[in-house]
Amino acid sequence: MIAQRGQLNAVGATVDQRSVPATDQRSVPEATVARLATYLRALIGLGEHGVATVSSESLATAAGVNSAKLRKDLSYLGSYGVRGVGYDVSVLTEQINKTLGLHQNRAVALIGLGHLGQALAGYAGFASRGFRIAALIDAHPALVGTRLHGLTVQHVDELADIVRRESIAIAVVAVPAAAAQDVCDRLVSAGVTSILNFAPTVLNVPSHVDVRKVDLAAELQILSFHDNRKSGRPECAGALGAEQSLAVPSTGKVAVVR
Amino acid sequence: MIAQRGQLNAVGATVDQRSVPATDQRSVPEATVARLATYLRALIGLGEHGVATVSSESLATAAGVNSAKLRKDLSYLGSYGVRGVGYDVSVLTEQINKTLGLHQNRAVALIGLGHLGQALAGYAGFASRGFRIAALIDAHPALVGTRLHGLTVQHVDELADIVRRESIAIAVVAVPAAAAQDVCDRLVSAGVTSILNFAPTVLNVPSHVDVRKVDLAAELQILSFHDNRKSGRPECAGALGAEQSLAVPSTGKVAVVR
DNA sequence: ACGTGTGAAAATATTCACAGCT
DNA sequence: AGCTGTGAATATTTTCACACGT
Repeated sequence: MIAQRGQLNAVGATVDQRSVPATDQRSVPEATVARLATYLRALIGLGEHGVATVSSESLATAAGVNSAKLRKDLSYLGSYGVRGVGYDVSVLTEQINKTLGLHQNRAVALIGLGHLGQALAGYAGFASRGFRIAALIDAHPALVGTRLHGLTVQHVDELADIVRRESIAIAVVAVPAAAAQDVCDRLVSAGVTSILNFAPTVLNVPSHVDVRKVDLAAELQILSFHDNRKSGRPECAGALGAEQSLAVPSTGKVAVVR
Repeated sequence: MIAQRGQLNAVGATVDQRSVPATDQRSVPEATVARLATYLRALIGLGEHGVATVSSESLATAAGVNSAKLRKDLSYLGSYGVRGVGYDVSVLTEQINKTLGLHQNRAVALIGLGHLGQALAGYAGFASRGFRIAALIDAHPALVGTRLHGLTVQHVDELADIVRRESIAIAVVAVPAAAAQDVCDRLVSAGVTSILNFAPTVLNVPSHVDVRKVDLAAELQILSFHDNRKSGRPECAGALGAEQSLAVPSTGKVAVVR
């Protein structure tokens, strides 16, 4: 995944890099890592509401998973709960923060300031969750030099300098698909090791670089798939009405019958 | 209680479907569904370049996966390749389109027209990949009535009417976290069955409704985790006991192990 | 009592490797 | 000779269920 590894989102990201050396360092499974961010969000919410202790059951509910999965996930970080009691909200928050490497606010570069890029530049969620947008970069002359959310847009030719000057390890790519691989190459050679890609393209990167992608249309397509299935199945339709159990027209759009 | 199906990016989605109806319809695994959208994108690109036939090897490269996985994925749709030759681009494109339910352009409602919502409203990728934004909805009086990308913004109180009038099954939620559950409830009661949620909140929905979430900060946090590992972290969380709580200057790039 | 932490079982997903069709 | 389709082998993830600490 990411690296296309997925996010499963999604989707996936890539992975790789073969083996883990014997010296196992508590490797946290990928699926777990993806959920830690959600747990963290839930914990912060609880903390703000003054909750000091939480059980796996309620934290799981707040995060939208089941409690067994939550406990198993947390167990990869170590043993921070108290039997019979639950988890201390601040201890666990701290621990997940540390695991995710969010202790220092990480500097992020945002490349591409079209509609999406501009929206991302103003997204408060980045700042509040551990990231500082340290540079805005675009290739369009009309944009370069303008100020946006407190930063001056810089030209993509400055990219390498900026990355080095600001010690940027993570970049967000929001350029058109046609430009994405080029931007990606520049980022990689400037030393960026993690990329969040919004362009609908597969990026080729060396194995030490991690790419996660967010493909908005793909998300809708996945929903569409399930929706398609649903509408062919009367049973699921809500208990309330009469169920018309009429058979599905075999005209099939639904699946494959093999 | 509300059932919910959450899914994480790459993984995990829903469940269900227990029964295996005799008429087995080879249900497509969730992980496969998530990749079909990527294959489709790659196929369309190939088609536009005039490629008529493609091997699993090259399609896989274009989609950023390995060929065994691609073939296995495609095999769930049926048998559309030709041994010794490869896949016909248009046949396969068509087939994936059908599987994803993209035959009819699906009407989508977009709720929330802040920065992100406005960017999404103008995102060409939706239209080109099977979706038609049929309604823009917001609660803010200053926005309601304005025109945006050819549509007039409507008030959220009209939501139920709009959904019914336009036969909307899929909605994109881009409102602030605090408003998301309320909007979601309205959508569900109006009959929407699939929701793409950009608000950083867990949505509670009945089990016949599907929610996918896109959490931008979470994506960065996942990258941060891997990045943290890459740069070699002095403190190993966990298991072995006491952690020295003193903060270590993270500047150090310690040797990577791998 | 209560709720964590975790082995073991079950379910999913990925990869291998090759038989079989063109 | 080339490439798909797929069982079988692996690997990963989820779920179960209960021993154990508080």
